[in-house]
Amino acid sequence: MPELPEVEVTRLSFADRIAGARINAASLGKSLRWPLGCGLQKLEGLRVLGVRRRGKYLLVDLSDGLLLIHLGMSGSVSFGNDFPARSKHDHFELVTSLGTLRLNDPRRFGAVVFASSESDPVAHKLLGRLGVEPLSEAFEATSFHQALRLRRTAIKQVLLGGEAVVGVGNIYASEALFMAGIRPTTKAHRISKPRAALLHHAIQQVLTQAVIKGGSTLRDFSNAQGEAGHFQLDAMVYNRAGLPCKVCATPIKSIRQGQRSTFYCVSCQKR
DNA sequence: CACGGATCCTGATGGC
DNA sequence: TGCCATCAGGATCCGT
Repeated sequence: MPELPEVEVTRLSFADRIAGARINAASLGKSLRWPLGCGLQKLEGLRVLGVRRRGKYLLVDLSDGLLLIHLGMSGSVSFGNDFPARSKHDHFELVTSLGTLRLNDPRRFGAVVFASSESDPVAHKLLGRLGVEPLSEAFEATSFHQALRLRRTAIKQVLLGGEAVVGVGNIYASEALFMAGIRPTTKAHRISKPRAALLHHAIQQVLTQAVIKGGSTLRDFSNAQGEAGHFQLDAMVYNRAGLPCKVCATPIKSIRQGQRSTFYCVSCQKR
């Protein structure tokens, strides 16, 4: 599920509510992608200072250290007071003075990792290679074009790679390429500067719109208050194979790139 | 060393 | 109803 918009929507839905909380207890369910990296008792008594986001990671700042939370393919965070009993896919729980935070993740591709600081080798391993934040000032059309010139693979793959820009996953890569009129199979280094600028703008627009719409809920995404997103209803190409293009009515085409589905319009995206 | 592919895991879905 | 194959929002690791 979670690309940048879903992670940001999650953050917005609980960051203010958890800030200042005291951690009373922490517990784990089944193993996630990586071990927590500290004892559960280490977390007890710490305060939650706030929640930031880097790429698709949530960074939960604590009075000593921080937690890096990744939602993988199927993860979602919930935070509140009146909760049902833990379900079998709740694999991490923090009971705090202001509510209980849970990570539910059926496929367990997600992770919760403790780091003593952002310069901790553990944090650096996960965050160190991430590219520029697409919704920050640092994401700039000229340098984005320069980054694309270094890559000889299909532009869709480069967007998913997270080195030229972070946070764009399978849904929003297809959507941004449609908005920019660029075919997903085009080699990244062959994209001209003006067309890179179009794509740069499209990425910002698509991600911003998706955050406003509460993210995309295809199956199981919900924010920390349990609310679903609605961007999937606005999708121009994603998951619309065979359906008419919303612009020109040509049937949307579906292909596979690197084991992932890609959707595009052969008429609106010619190169 | 840039790239493509296999891989981790569970659940939903569709064909037979 | 069951069995099997395929697919799903991610990202790392490994071989070429």
